[in-house]
Amino acid sequence: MVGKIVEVEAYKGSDDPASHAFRGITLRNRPMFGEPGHAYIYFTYGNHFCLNVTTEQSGTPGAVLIRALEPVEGLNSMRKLRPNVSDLELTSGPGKLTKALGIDKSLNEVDMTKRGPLFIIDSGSEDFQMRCSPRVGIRRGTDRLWRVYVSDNPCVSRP
DNA sequence: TCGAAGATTCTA
DNA sequence: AGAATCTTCGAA
Repeated sequence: MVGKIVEVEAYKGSDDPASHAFRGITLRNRPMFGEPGHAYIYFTYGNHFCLNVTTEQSGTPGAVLIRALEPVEGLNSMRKLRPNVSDLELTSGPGKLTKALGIDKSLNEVDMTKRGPLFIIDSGSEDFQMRCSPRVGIRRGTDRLWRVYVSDNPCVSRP
């Protein structure tokens, strides 16, 4: 299955009250302190997984939450995992895309810079416009415009 | 050891 | 608007 990333949010460490890493390293957020380019996957609200990619050098917490994808390939597999929704809504949210791609904690900490069960590649030059906004679903740190999404893409969450 | 909150989604 | 649903964290 393949999807184009169309919406992300940035999370940092001790200076970011919305981040899991705000209060230091714990069992759950340990991947955020590890090597860059690896997956940080956590379970929330008793229902959903969320997928992040670590960004900072080892020892410095930082990650990017993948909030939405545009389905590109393997649509049939995604439809099986998420029945009763339109194609546009298959991956239009952080919990939705993990379900549509079958992502769970077994993929935690995999290296997403190398080909493997889960990885990210550069699709080359694409023509699109980016926008920023406050992050979604948090109570603190809402003053930071660290949600970045592709303008006019119907697959971004909460239009 | 226990209680509260949560980087959400679906249904009424 | 509200429930579902369970893990994680921090305080007691």
